[in-house]
Amino acid sequence: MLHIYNSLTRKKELFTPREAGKVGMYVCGITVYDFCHIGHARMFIVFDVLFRHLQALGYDVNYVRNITDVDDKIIARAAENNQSVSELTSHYIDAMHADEAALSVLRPTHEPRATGAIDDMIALIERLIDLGFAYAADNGDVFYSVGKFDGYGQLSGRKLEDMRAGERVAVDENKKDPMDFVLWKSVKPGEPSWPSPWGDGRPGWHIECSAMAKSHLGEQFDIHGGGMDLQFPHHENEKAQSEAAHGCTFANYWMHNGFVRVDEEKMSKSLDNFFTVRDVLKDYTGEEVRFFIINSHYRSALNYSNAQLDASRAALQRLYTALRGTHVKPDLGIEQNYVDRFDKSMNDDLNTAEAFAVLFDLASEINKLNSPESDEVTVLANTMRSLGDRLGLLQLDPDAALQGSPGDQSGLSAAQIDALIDERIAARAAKDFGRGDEIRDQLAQEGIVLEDTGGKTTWRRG
RNA sequence: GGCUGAAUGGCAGAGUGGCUAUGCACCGGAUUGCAAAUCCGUUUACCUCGGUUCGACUCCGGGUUCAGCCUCCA
Repeated sequence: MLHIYNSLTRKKELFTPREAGKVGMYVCGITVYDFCHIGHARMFIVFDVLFRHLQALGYDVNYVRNITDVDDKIIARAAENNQSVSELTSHYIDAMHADEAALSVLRPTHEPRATGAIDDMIALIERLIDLGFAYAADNGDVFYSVGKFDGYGQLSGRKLEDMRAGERVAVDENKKDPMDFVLWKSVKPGEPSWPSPWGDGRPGWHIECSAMAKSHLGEQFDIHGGGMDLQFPHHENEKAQSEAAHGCTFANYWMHNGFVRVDEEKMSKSLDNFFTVRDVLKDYTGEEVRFFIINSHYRSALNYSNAQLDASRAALQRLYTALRGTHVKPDLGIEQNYVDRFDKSMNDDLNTAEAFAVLFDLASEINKLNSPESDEVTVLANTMRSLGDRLGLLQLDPDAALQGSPGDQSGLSAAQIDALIDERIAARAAKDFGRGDEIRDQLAQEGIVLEDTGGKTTWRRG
């Protein structure tokens, strides 16, 4: 029985899909004008874990995550780079996909782009105007009348009057009410535009998601996710648009992931304190980054630091060390009581940190048995790999995982390492421990750790 | 100013009204030529002040501190 925290009610609730066995899920993706940073990675990974967990529970999941490929920042960046908007966006979409692959993020069922859904947006805006929830200004902009929608503020827990009192932004003179937000922006010179009943222009950000959600999931669906910062105004506005247009509840459950911080401050473009995924992958593997992110609860703040990534590396080393030498024989089955414990944690609002404890218990059990070849251990290893897969982890060959180095390949090759190990074995056999230790020290300088276990010497990167 | 959320051992991070989270680090032991890995054992907690209770880190209230949103933002 899956329980998830619903941002709308601010409570953990039993998850009940609209249609038995099926889940419709929409997650706000990114605006593609730059490389993804670790904050984006957290969103990808958190909802990827949810996607995997729902599938493991047997649901047929329709997971939609959009790409915003037209927006002020994109247009500005393209102009800066002296390239077209589509050149810029396709470049960063490719980069995003590469980053996701490195982090073992599964592709969503659908990944619609805003520019591919303009007609749907126009249709939705027309409907909102017909129903009296939106109006076109003289300059061709179209706005949503926030005051016309009763439930406005429900999702973000705000009252309209409080928001008006807190208004600190210069008000657009075309708006009837300062709280109104734009659905369609009239064209400006040199910007991409599409024809519409209100003249050439382009869509506002919020309407994109309402339109894409509707075309892939219908007027009503189960889960809507995104970063915490989107709760207001983006999700509040999406909800207002869709519910006004369709007269029914938009999403039943709203989920928001917490932020990645740097020095206890939000990681963001505007603070210029962000680490891109590809930069981090120069020093750490995708799996280490993924572990770091899943190691804490998805709603809590997560402070980024190298010390944290180092700790993730050490933790994964322990897990892979336990798997080393074990067979991969899925037909021998898995140990259900570990799976039950794991499910219990995951069903509690994706308590991944607690679920990890099950993996470490398995590692500990395997180590205690000290018989990697036995059927008993094989079953435990199967269980570990299977549960690891539920989190998108532990799918590598253990030796490859322990010996692989992230990013740029440099230093000694595997063949050179093996040659030195052979020499050391010979020296030790001749009781020349001085030479043996010298070789071990030499390898340690290169970050290679030797382990003489059970009469055999193995190595890993430290 | 308004609205959220958070404060746990050296670090990270779960959780619970009375019973070992887990990982890393530390200490003692086993193992090892010495290490490493592994095993066994040990140590270190619950921001503050009140209240409820036989008993609170866990529930309630006040306070303090921190973060987020209110403007583009995962």
